[in-house]
Amino acid sequence: MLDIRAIRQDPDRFRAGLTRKHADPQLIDDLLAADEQWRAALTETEQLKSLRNKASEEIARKKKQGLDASDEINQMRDVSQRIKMLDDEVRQLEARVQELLLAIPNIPHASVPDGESEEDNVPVRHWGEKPQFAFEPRPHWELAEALDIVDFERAVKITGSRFVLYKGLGAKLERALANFMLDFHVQRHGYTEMFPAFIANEESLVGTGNLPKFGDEMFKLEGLPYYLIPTAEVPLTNYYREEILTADMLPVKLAGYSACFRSEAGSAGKDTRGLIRLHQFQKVELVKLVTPESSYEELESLVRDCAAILEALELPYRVVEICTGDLGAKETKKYDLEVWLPAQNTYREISSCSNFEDYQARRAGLRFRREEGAKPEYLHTLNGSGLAIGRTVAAILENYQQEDGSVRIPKALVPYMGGDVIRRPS
RNA sequence: GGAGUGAUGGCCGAGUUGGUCGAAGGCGCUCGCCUGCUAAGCGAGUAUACGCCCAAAAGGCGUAUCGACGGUUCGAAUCCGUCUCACUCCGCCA
Repeated sequence: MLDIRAIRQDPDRFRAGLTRKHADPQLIDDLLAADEQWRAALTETEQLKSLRNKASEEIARKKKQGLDASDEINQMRDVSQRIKMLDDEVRQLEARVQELLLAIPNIPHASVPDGESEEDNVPVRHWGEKPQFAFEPRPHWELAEALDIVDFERAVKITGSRFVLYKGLGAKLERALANFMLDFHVQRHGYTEMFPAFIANEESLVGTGNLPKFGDEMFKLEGLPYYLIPTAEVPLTNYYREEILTADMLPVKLAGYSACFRSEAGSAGKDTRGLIRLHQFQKVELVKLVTPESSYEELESLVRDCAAILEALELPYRVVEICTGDLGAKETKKYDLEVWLPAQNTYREISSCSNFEDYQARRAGLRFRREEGAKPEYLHTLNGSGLAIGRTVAAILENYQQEDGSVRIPKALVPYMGGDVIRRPS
Protein backbone atom coordinates (compact mmCIF):
# COMPACT_ATOMS: atom_id res chain seq x y z
CA MET A 1 0.00 0.00 0.00
CA LEU A 2 1.26 3.42 -0.89
CA ASP A 3 1.47 6.35 1.51
CA ILE A 4 -1.74 8.31 1.05
CA ARG A 5 -0.16 11.44 2.46
CA ALA A 6 2.60 11.28 -0.09
CA ILE A 7 -0.02 10.84 -2.79
CA ARG A 8 -1.95 13.91 -1.62
CA GLN A 9 1.23 15.92 -1.60
CA ASP A 10 2.56 14.93 -4.99
CA PRO A 11 -0.02 13.00 -7.03
CA ASP A 12 1.87 13.53 -10.28
CA ARG A 13 4.78 11.50 -9.07
CA PHE A 14 2.46 8.55 -8.47
CA ARG A 15 0.56 8.98 -11.72
CA ALA A 16 3.90 8.90 -13.53
CA GLY A 17 5.01 5.84 -11.56
CA LEU A 18 1.85 3.94 -12.43
CA THR A 19 2.16 4.94 -16.06
CA ARG A 20 5.72 3.59 -16.15
CA LYS A 21 4.41 0.33 -14.81
CA HIS A 22 1.63 0.25 -17.40
CA ALA A 23 -0.98 0.60 -14.68
CA ASP A 24 -3.86 3.06 -14.86
CA PRO A 25 -2.93 6.49 -13.44
CA GLN A 26 -6.64 7.22 -13.06
CA LEU A 27 -6.46 5.10 -9.87
CA ILE A 28 -4.78 8.06 -8.20
CA ASP A 29 -7.59 10.42 -9.08
CA ASP A 30 -10.24 7.97 -7.90
CA LEU A 31 -8.39 7.66 -4.65
CA LEU A 32 -8.02 11.40 -4.13
CA ALA A 33 -11.70 11.98 -4.80
CA ALA A 34 -12.73 9.34 -2.27
CA ASP A 35 -10.18 10.65 0.20
CA GLU A 36 -11.58 14.14 -0.01
CA GLN A 37 -15.12 12.94 0.68
CA TRP A 38 -13.93 10.87 3.59
CA ARG A 39 -12.04 13.71 5.21
CA ALA A 40 -14.95 16.13 4.82
CA ALA A 41 -17.31 13.71 6.57
CA LEU A 42 -14.71 12.94 9.22
CA THR A 43 -14.21 16.60 10.09
CA GLU A 44 -17.95 17.03 10.47
CA THR A 45 -18.43 14.10 12.88
CA GLU A 46 -15.41 15.03 14.88
CA GLN A 47 -16.77 18.50 15.41
CA LEU A 48 -20.09 17.09 16.55
CA LYS A 49 -18.36 14.66 18.89
CA SER A 50 -16.38 17.46 20.37
CA LEU A 51 -19.64 19.30 21.02
CA ARG A 52 -21.15 16.22 22.60
CA ASN A 53 -18.14 15.64 24.85
CA LYS A 54 -18.33 19.17 26.15
CA ALA A 55 -22.06 18.88 26.76
CA SER A 56 -21.56 15.59 28.58
CA GLU A 57 -19.16 17.21 30.97
CA GLU A 58 -21.66 19.99 31.54
CA ILE A 59 -24.45 17.50 32.23
CA ALA A 60 -22.28 15.57 34.64
CA ARG A 61 -21.40 18.74 36.51
CA LYS A 62 -25.00 19.91 36.74
CA LYS A 63 -26.22 16.53 37.94
CA LYS A 64 -23.52 16.43 40.57
CA GLN A 65 -24.77 19.76 41.84
CA GLY A 66 -28.33 18.50 41.75
CA LEU A 67 -29.33 20.84 38.94
CA ASP A 68 -31.66 20.02 36.08
CA ALA A 69 -29.95 19.15 32.79
CA SER A 70 -32.86 18.05 30.66
CA ASP A 71 -32.37 20.88 28.15
CA GLU A 72 -28.86 19.72 27.36
CA ILE A 73 -29.92 16.10 27.31
CA ASN A 74 -32.66 16.78 24.82
CA GLN A 75 -30.34 18.76 22.60
CA MET A 76 -27.76 16.03 22.64
CA ARG A 77 -30.31 13.45 21.69
CA ASP A 78 -30.50 15.00 18.21
CA VAL A 79 -26.77 15.51 18.00
CA SER A 80 -26.19 11.86 18.86
CA GLN A 81 -28.58 10.75 16.16
CA ARG A 82 -26.72 12.85 13.64
CA ILE A 83 -23.36 11.48 14.83
CA LYS A 84 -24.59 7.95 14.41
CA MET A 85 -25.56 8.61 10.81
CA LEU A 86 -22.37 10.44 9.98
CA ASP A 87 -20.22 7.78 11.65
CA ASP A 88 -21.76 5.25 9.38
CA GLU A 89 -21.01 7.38 6.37
CA VAL A 90 -17.43 7.93 7.52
CA ARG A 91 -16.96 4.21 7.93
CA GLN A 92 -18.16 3.53 4.42
CA LEU A 93 -16.06 6.28 2.91
CA GLU A 94 -13.00 5.14 4.79
CA ALA A 95 -13.54 1.57 3.65
CA ARG A 96 -13.74 2.85 0.10
CA VAL A 97 -10.45 4.71 0.48
CA GLN A 98 -8.82 1.62 1.96
CA GLU A 99 -10.16 -0.55 -0.82
CA LEU A 100 -8.76 1.78 -3.47
CA LEU A 101 -5.49 2.14 -1.64
CA LEU A 102 -5.04 -1.63 -1.32
CA ALA A 103 -5.68 -2.04 -5.02
CA ILE A 104 -3.09 0.46 -6.24
CA PRO A 105 0.18 -1.21 -7.27
CA ASN A 106 3.56 -0.11 -6.02
CA ILE A 107 5.55 2.20 -8.26
CA PRO A 108 8.91 1.27 -9.76
CA HIS A 109 12.25 2.52 -8.48
CA ALA A 110 13.96 5.09 -10.68
CA SER A 111 16.71 2.61 -11.58
CA VAL A 112 14.33 0.05 -13.11
CA PRO A 113 14.69 -0.18 -16.90
CA ASP A 114 11.65 0.83 -18.92
CA GLY A 115 10.02 -1.86 -20.97
CA GLU A 116 6.78 -3.38 -22.18
CA SER A 117 7.09 -7.03 -21.26
CA GLU A 118 9.49 -9.76 -20.25
CA GLU A 119 11.09 -9.35 -23.68
CA ASP A 120 12.59 -6.12 -22.37
CA ASN A 121 14.10 -7.52 -19.19
CA VAL A 122 17.81 -6.85 -19.02
CA PRO A 123 20.35 -9.62 -18.41
CA VAL A 124 22.95 -8.12 -16.10
CA ARG A 125 25.31 -10.98 -15.37
CA HIS A 126 26.09 -14.56 -16.41
CA TRP A 127 27.79 -17.21 -14.32
CA GLY A 128 29.12 -20.66 -15.09
CA GLU A 129 29.95 -22.70 -18.16
CA LYS A 130 27.07 -24.33 -19.98
CA PRO A 131 27.70 -28.07 -20.07
CA GLN A 132 28.69 -29.54 -23.45
CA PHE A 133 27.14 -32.86 -24.35
CA ALA A 134 28.38 -35.40 -26.87
CA PHE A 135 24.77 -36.55 -27.14
CA GLU A 136 21.35 -34.96 -27.31
CA PRO A 137 20.51 -33.86 -23.75
CA ARG A 138 17.19 -35.20 -22.57
CA PRO A 139 14.53 -33.17 -20.80
CA HIS A 140 14.32 -33.63 -17.06
CA TRP A 141 10.94 -35.36 -17.11
CA GLU A 142 12.25 -38.11 -19.37
CA LEU A 143 15.31 -38.56 -17.19
CA ALA A 144 13.21 -38.58 -14.03
CA GLU A 145 10.77 -41.12 -15.39
CA ALA A 146 13.50 -43.38 -16.71
CA LEU A 147 15.29 -43.21 -13.37
CA ASP A 148 11.96 -43.84 -11.61
CA ILE A 149 12.49 -40.94 -9.24
CA VAL A 150 9.39 -38.90 -10.07
CA ASP A 151 6.00 -40.44 -10.79
CA PHE A 152 3.98 -38.06 -12.90
CA GLU A 153 1.16 -40.37 -13.91
CA ARG A 154 0.23 -41.82 -10.55
CA ALA A 155 0.36 -38.38 -8.95
CA VAL A 156 -2.42 -37.38 -11.33
CA LYS A 157 -4.43 -40.37 -10.21
CA ILE A 158 -3.94 -39.49 -6.55
CA THR A 159 -4.63 -35.78 -6.85
CA GLY A 160 -4.87 -34.36 -10.36
CA SER A 161 -2.91 -32.70 -13.10
CA ARG A 162 0.02 -30.50 -12.19
CA PHE A 163 0.88 -32.53 -9.12
CA VAL A 164 3.85 -34.86 -8.83
CA LEU A 165 5.17 -37.49 -6.52
CA TYR A 166 8.87 -37.92 -5.82
CA LYS A 167 10.07 -41.42 -5.26
CA GLY A 168 13.25 -43.12 -4.05
CA LEU A 169 16.33 -41.00 -4.72
CA GLY A 170 14.07 -38.34 -6.22
CA ALA A 171 12.38 -37.90 -2.87
CA LYS A 172 15.77 -37.95 -1.23
CA LEU A 173 17.09 -35.33 -3.65
CA GLU A 174 14.17 -33.07 -2.85
CA ARG A 175 14.85 -33.48 0.87
CA ALA A 176 18.61 -33.10 0.43
CA LEU A 177 18.16 -29.83 -1.44
CA ALA A 178 15.92 -28.40 1.26
CA ASN A 179 18.45 -29.30 3.95
CA PHE A 180 21.38 -28.07 1.92
CA MET A 181 19.76 -24.71 1.14
CA LEU A 182 18.62 -24.10 4.70
CA ASP A 183 21.99 -25.01 6.19
CA PHE A 184 23.76 -22.85 3.63
CA HIS A 185 21.71 -19.72 4.32
CA VAL A 186 21.78 -20.20 8.06
CA GLN A 187 25.49 -20.97 8.35
CA ARG A 188 26.96 -18.81 5.60
CA HIS A 189 24.52 -15.93 5.35
CA GLY A 190 23.19 -15.55 8.88
CA TYR A 191 19.51 -16.23 8.29
CA THR A 192 17.29 -17.63 11.01
CA GLU A 193 15.61 -20.87 10.04
CA MET A 194 11.82 -20.83 10.20
CA PHE A 195 9.32 -23.57 9.60
CA PRO A 196 5.89 -21.99 9.19
CA ALA A 197 2.36 -23.29 8.85
CA PHE A 198 1.37 -23.81 5.21
CA ILE A 199 -1.99 -22.15 5.81
CA ALA A 200 -2.37 -18.44 6.43
CA ASN A 201 -5.32 -16.23 7.26
CA GLU A 202 -6.72 -13.35 5.23
CA GLU A 203 -5.00 -10.64 7.26
CA SER A 204 -1.62 -12.15 6.50
CA LEU A 205 -2.41 -12.36 2.81
CA VAL A 206 -3.51 -8.74 2.75
CA GLY A 207 -0.27 -7.94 4.56
CA THR A 208 1.90 -9.36 1.80
CA GLY A 209 -0.36 -8.04 -0.97
CA ASN A 210 -1.81 -11.34 -2.21
CA LEU A 211 -5.25 -10.13 -1.22
CA PRO A 212 -7.56 -8.52 -2.13
CA LYS A 213 -6.47 -8.61 -5.78
CA PHE A 214 -4.90 -12.00 -6.34
CA GLY A 215 -7.20 -14.36 -4.47
CA ASP A 216 -7.79 -16.48 -7.55
CA GLU A 217 -4.12 -17.43 -7.73
CA MET A 218 -4.42 -19.27 -4.42
CA PHE A 219 -6.27 -22.24 -2.99
CA LYS A 220 -8.81 -21.20 -0.38
CA LEU A 221 -10.03 -23.54 2.31
CA GLU A 222 -13.72 -24.06 1.89
CA GLY A 223 -15.84 -22.15 4.38
CA LEU A 224 -12.82 -20.75 6.22
CA PRO A 225 -10.94 -17.45 5.95
CA TYR A 226 -7.76 -19.45 5.30
CA TYR A 227 -5.60 -20.02 2.24
CA LEU A 228 -2.84 -22.45 1.38
CA ILE A 229 0.26 -20.30 1.24
CA PRO A 230 1.57 -19.54 -2.26
CA THR A 231 5.04 -19.03 -0.74
CA ALA A 232 6.69 -18.90 2.69
CA GLU A 233 7.02 -15.18 2.05
CA VAL A 234 3.51 -14.89 3.49
CA PRO A 235 4.12 -16.36 6.95
CA LEU A 236 7.66 -14.97 7.20
CA THR A 237 6.79 -11.41 6.23
CA ASN A 238 3.83 -11.50 8.60
CA TYR A 239 5.90 -12.85 11.49
CA TYR A 240 6.22 -9.39 13.03
CA ARG A 241 2.90 -8.06 11.73
CA GLU A 242 1.55 -5.10 13.74
CA GLU A 243 4.71 -4.91 15.80
CA ILE A 244 7.24 -2.18 16.39
CA LEU A 245 10.78 -3.53 16.31
CA THR A 246 13.85 -1.96 17.86
CA ALA A 247 16.67 -0.89 15.56
CA ASP A 248 19.08 -3.45 17.02
CA MET A 249 16.86 -6.27 15.72
CA LEU A 250 17.55 -5.17 12.14
CA PRO A 251 18.11 -6.45 9.63
CA VAL A 252 15.80 -9.38 10.27
CA LYS A 253 16.83 -12.25 7.99
CA LEU A 254 14.57 -15.27 7.83
CA ALA A 255 14.91 -18.46 5.84
CA GLY A 256 11.81 -20.63 5.64
CA TYR A 257 11.14 -23.93 3.95
CA SER A 258 7.61 -24.65 2.87
CA ALA A 259 5.38 -26.18 0.31
CA CYS A 260 3.90 -23.53 -1.97
CA PHE A 261 0.44 -23.85 -3.47
CA ARG A 262 -0.62 -21.99 -6.59
CA SER A 263 -3.78 -22.41 -8.55
CA GLU A 264 -1.94 -21.35 -11.73
CA ALA A 265 -5.13 -19.77 -12.98
CA GLY A 266 -4.65 -18.57 -16.53
CA SER A 267 -1.63 -20.73 -17.25
CA ALA A 268 -3.49 -23.43 -19.15
CA GLY A 269 -1.28 -25.15 -21.68
CA LYS A 270 1.97 -23.64 -20.38
CA ASP A 271 4.77 -25.89 -19.15
CA THR A 272 2.48 -28.87 -18.92
CA ARG A 273 5.35 -31.32 -18.69
CA GLY A 274 7.80 -31.86 -15.90
CA LEU A 275 8.58 -30.04 -12.73
CA ILE A 276 8.40 -26.44 -13.90
CA ARG A 277 4.83 -25.40 -13.19
CA LEU A 278 2.91 -27.29 -10.53
CA HIS A 279 0.10 -26.60 -8.10
CA GLN A 280 2.42 -27.58 -5.27
CA PHE A 281 6.16 -27.18 -5.07
CA GLN A 282 8.65 -26.76 -2.29
CA LYS A 283 10.85 -23.77 -1.81
CA VAL A 284 13.29 -22.22 0.62
CA GLU A 285 12.35 -18.58 0.85
CA LEU A 286 14.43 -15.72 2.20
CA VAL A 287 12.77 -12.69 3.74
CA LYS A 288 14.46 -9.56 5.03
CA LEU A 289 13.10 -6.70 7.09
CA VAL A 290 15.45 -3.75 6.86
CA THR A 291 15.80 -0.02 7.36
CA PRO A 292 14.56 2.11 4.44
CA GLU A 293 17.98 3.54 3.67
CA SER A 294 19.55 0.10 3.31
CA SER A 295 16.96 -1.74 1.26
CA TYR A 296 18.61 -1.44 -2.16
CA GLU A 297 21.94 -2.66 -0.83
CA GLU A 298 20.06 -5.46 0.88
CA LEU A 299 18.44 -6.36 -2.43
CA GLU A 300 21.85 -6.77 -4.05
CA SER A 301 23.07 -8.96 -1.20
CA LEU A 302 19.87 -10.98 -1.32
CA VAL A 303 20.53 -11.72 -4.98
CA ARG A 304 24.06 -12.80 -4.07
CA ASP A 305 22.75 -15.05 -1.28
CA CYS A 306 20.39 -16.82 -3.67
CA ALA A 307 22.95 -17.01 -6.45
CA ALA A 308 25.45 -18.56 -4.04
CA ILE A 309 23.28 -21.69 -3.96
CA LEU A 310 23.44 -22.02 -7.73
CA GLU A 311 27.18 -21.50 -7.63
CA ALA A 312 27.61 -24.08 -4.88
CA LEU A 313 25.60 -26.51 -7.01
CA GLU A 314 27.64 -25.45 -10.06
CA LEU A 315 24.59 -24.68 -12.13
CA PRO A 316 25.03 -22.01 -14.83
CA TYR A 317 22.70 -19.08 -14.44
CA ARG A 318 22.12 -15.50 -15.35
CA VAL A 319 20.73 -12.55 -13.44
CA VAL A 320 18.00 -10.60 -15.18
CA GLU A 321 16.76 -7.21 -14.15
CA ILE A 322 13.00 -7.01 -14.55
CA CYS A 323 11.73 -4.06 -16.59
CA THR A 324 8.85 -1.78 -15.55
CA GLY A 325 6.30 -3.59 -17.72
CA ASP A 326 7.08 -7.01 -16.24
CA LEU A 327 7.32 -5.90 -12.62
CA GLY A 328 4.71 -7.38 -10.26
CA ALA A 329 2.17 -5.25 -8.45
CA LYS A 330 4.02 -5.15 -5.14
CA GLU A 331 7.59 -4.64 -6.24
CA THR A 332 9.66 -1.52 -6.75
CA LYS A 333 12.58 -3.47 -8.20
CA LYS A 334 13.20 -7.11 -8.98
CA TYR A 335 15.90 -9.44 -10.24
CA ASP A 336 15.24 -12.94 -11.46
CA LEU A 337 17.84 -15.67 -11.31
CA GLU A 338 17.50 -17.93 -14.30
CA VAL A 339 19.11 -21.34 -14.40
CA TRP A 340 20.34 -22.95 -17.58
CA LEU A 341 18.21 -25.87 -18.78
CA PRO A 342 20.20 -27.52 -21.59
CA ALA A 343 17.46 -29.79 -22.93
CA GLN A 344 15.25 -26.78 -23.44
CA ASN A 345 18.17 -24.66 -24.57
CA THR A 346 16.98 -21.82 -22.39
CA TYR A 347 17.35 -20.03 -19.09
CA ARG A 348 14.48 -20.61 -16.70
CA GLU A 349 13.46 -18.59 -13.63
CA ILE A 350 14.50 -20.35 -10.45
CA SER A 351 14.52 -17.42 -8.06
CA SER A 352 13.00 -14.01 -7.89
CA CYS A 353 14.41 -11.34 -5.57
CA SER A 354 12.39 -8.23 -4.88
CA ASN A 355 12.34 -5.05 -2.89
CA PHE A 356 8.89 -3.89 -1.83
CA GLU A 357 10.11 -0.83 0.06
CA ASP A 358 7.32 -0.03 2.55
CA TYR A 359 4.45 -1.36 0.42
CA GLN A 360 4.00 -4.54 2.44
CA ALA A 361 5.13 -2.92 5.68
CA ARG A 362 2.23 -0.47 5.54
CA ARG A 363 -0.23 -3.26 4.92
CA ALA A 364 1.21 -5.49 7.59
CA GLY A 365 2.03 -2.78 10.14
CA LEU A 366 5.74 -3.60 10.21
CA ARG A 367 7.55 -0.77 11.94
CA PHE A 368 10.68 -0.01 13.89
CA ARG A 369 12.08 2.68 16.13
CA ARG A 370 15.54 4.04 15.45
CA GLU A 371 15.97 4.67 19.14
CA GLU A 372 14.03 4.68 22.38
CA GLY A 373 11.28 7.26 22.16
CA ALA A 374 11.69 7.91 18.44
CA LYS A 375 8.66 7.86 16.18
CA PRO A 376 7.90 4.47 14.66
CA GLU A 377 8.81 4.20 10.98
CA TYR A 378 7.84 1.64 8.40
CA LEU A 379 10.41 -0.98 7.54
CA HIS A 380 11.31 -2.09 4.07
CA THR A 381 10.66 -5.71 3.18
CA LEU A 382 12.41 -7.90 0.63
CA ASN A 383 12.25 -11.49 -0.37
CA GLY A 384 13.91 -13.95 -2.67
CA SER A 385 13.65 -17.61 -3.49
CA GLY A 386 16.65 -19.44 -2.28
CA LEU A 387 15.66 -21.54 -4.26
CA ALA A 388 12.62 -23.19 -5.78
CA ILE A 389 13.40 -26.85 -5.16
CA GLY A 390 11.47 -28.52 -7.98
CA ARG A 391 13.15 -26.35 -10.57
CA THR A 392 16.50 -27.03 -8.94
CA VAL A 393 15.84 -30.75 -9.30
CA ALA A 394 15.02 -30.18 -12.97
CA ALA A 395 18.22 -28.16 -13.44
CA ILE A 396 20.38 -30.78 -11.77
CA LEU A 397 18.87 -33.58 -13.84
CA GLU A 398 19.38 -31.75 -17.10
CA ASN A 399 22.82 -30.27 -16.41
CA TYR A 400 24.33 -33.31 -14.74
CA GLN A 401 22.95 -35.98 -17.03
CA GLN A 402 25.24 -38.53 -18.63
CA GLU A 403 24.90 -40.43 -21.85
CA ASP A 404 23.67 -43.60 -20.13
CA GLY A 405 20.80 -41.68 -18.52
CA SER A 406 22.39 -41.53 -15.09
CA VAL A 407 22.73 -38.22 -13.29
CA ARG A 408 25.71 -37.09 -11.26
CA ILE A 409 25.11 -35.33 -7.94
CA PRO A 410 26.74 -31.90 -7.49
CA LYS A 411 29.67 -32.11 -5.08
CA ALA A 412 28.08 -29.85 -2.51
CA LEU A 413 25.09 -32.12 -2.33
CA VAL A 414 26.90 -35.44 -2.01
CA PRO A 415 27.01 -35.35 1.82
CA TYR A 416 23.26 -34.75 1.85
CA MET A 417 22.55 -37.45 -0.72
CA GLY A 418 24.98 -40.04 0.56
CA GLY A 419 26.01 -40.80 -3.01
CA ASP A 420 27.32 -39.10 -6.09
CA VAL A 421 25.12 -40.49 -8.81
CA ILE A 422 21.56 -41.52 -9.55
CA ARG A 423 21.40 -44.53 -11.84
CA ARG A 424 18.77 -46.32 -13.80
CA PRO A 425 17.24 -49.11 -11.70
CA SER A 426 18.51 -52.48 -12.82
C1' G B 1 -15.96 -31.54 20.57
C1' G B 2 -17.96 -30.54 26.09
C1' A B 3 -17.43 -27.46 30.76
C1' G B 4 -15.31 -23.29 33.12
C1' U B 5 -12.28 -18.75 33.70
C1' G B 6 -10.40 -14.62 31.60
C1' A B 7 -8.93 -10.46 27.87
C1' U B 8 -7.20 -2.90 30.51
C1' G B 9 -1.11 1.12 28.39
C1' G B 10 6.13 -1.77 27.16
C1' C B 11 4.99 -5.20 31.51
C1' C B 12 2.19 -6.09 36.19
C1' G B 13 -2.29 -4.41 37.95
C1' A B 14 -6.69 -1.01 39.98
C1' G B 15 -11.21 0.32 38.19
C1' U B 16 -17.94 -3.44 37.24
C1' U B 17 -24.10 1.13 42.16
C1' G B 18 -22.37 4.17 33.92
C1' G B 19 -20.37 10.85 34.36
C1' U B 20 -13.99 15.59 33.83
C1' C B 21 -10.84 7.72 32.97
C1' G B 22 -6.25 7.72 27.96
C1' A B 23 -7.40 5.44 32.36
C1' A B 24 -4.91 5.02 39.87
C1' G B 25 -0.66 2.44 41.67
C1' G B 26 3.75 -0.32 40.76
C1' C B 27 7.69 -2.02 37.51
C1' G B 28 10.49 -0.85 33.34
C1' C B 29 12.51 3.00 30.32
C1' U B 30 14.39 8.32 29.23
C1' C B 31 16.28 12.99 31.01
C1' G B 32 17.87 15.82 35.22
C1' C B 33 19.34 16.25 40.52
C1' C B 34 21.80 13.93 44.41
C1' U B 35 25.66 10.48 45.68
C1' G B 36 33.63 8.17 46.41
C1' C B 37 31.50 4.23 42.42
C1' U B 38 27.20 1.20 42.24
C1' A B 39 22.63 0.60 44.59
C1' A B 40 19.10 3.48 46.95
C1' G B 41 16.70 8.38 46.96
C1' C B 42 14.41 12.91 44.66
C1' G B 43 12.12 15.55 40.36
C1' A B 44 10.17 15.55 35.38
C1' G B 45 8.72 12.73 31.35
C1' U B 46 7.20 8.11 29.04
C1' A B 47 0.96 4.92 23.84
C1' U B 48 -0.89 4.65 18.95
C1' A B 49 -3.73 6.13 14.79
C1' C B 50 -6.34 9.66 12.09
C1' G B 51 -8.03 14.66 10.92
C1' C B 52 -7.38 20.05 11.21
C1' C B 53 -4.03 24.49 11.83
C1' C B 54 1.26 25.51 10.13
C1' A B 55 5.03 26.32 3.48
C1' A B 56 7.42 22.41 6.37
C1' A B 57 9.44 20.91 11.02
C1' A B 58 8.55 22.21 16.00
C1' G B 59 4.22 22.89 18.18
C1' G B 60 -1.02 23.46 18.92
C1' C B 61 -6.25 21.81 18.55
C1' G B 62 -9.70 17.87 17.88
C1' U B 63 -11.36 12.72 17.45
C1' A B 64 -10.80 7.62 18.31
C1' U B 65 -8.70 3.41 20.86
C1' C B 66 -9.53 -0.53 27.94
C1' G B 67 -9.84 -8.22 22.79
C1' A B 68 -13.44 -7.27 18.15
C1' C B 69 -18.15 -5.93 16.39
C1' G B 70 -23.05 -4.34 17.41
C1' G B 71 -26.82 -2.42 21.00
C1' U B 72 -28.83 0.63 25.31
C1' U B 73 -27.82 5.89 26.96
C1' C B 74 -27.26 12.88 26.68
C1' G B 75 -22.80 10.04 28.20
C1' A B 76 -19.92 3.13 28.41
C1' A B 77 -13.43 0.32 30.40
C1' U B 78 -17.97 -0.07 33.33
C1' C B 79 -24.82 -2.42 31.31
C1' C B 80 -26.79 -6.00 27.19
C1' G B 81 -25.88 -9.25 22.72
C1' U B 82 -22.71 -11.72 19.18
C1' C B 83 -17.91 -13.15 17.91
C1' U B 84 -12.55 -13.95 18.47
C1' C B 85 -8.50 -15.34 21.22
C1' A B 86 -5.93 -17.27 25.63
C1' C B 87 -5.77 -20.44 29.87
C1' U B 88 -7.67 -24.74 32.92
C1' C B 89 -10.32 -29.46 33.17
C1' C B 90 -12.69 -33.58 30.39
C1' G B 91 -13.05 -36.24 25.70
C1' C B 92 -10.47 -37.39 21.09
C1' C B 93 -5.96 -37.63 18.46
C1' A B 94 -0.29 -37.87 15.37
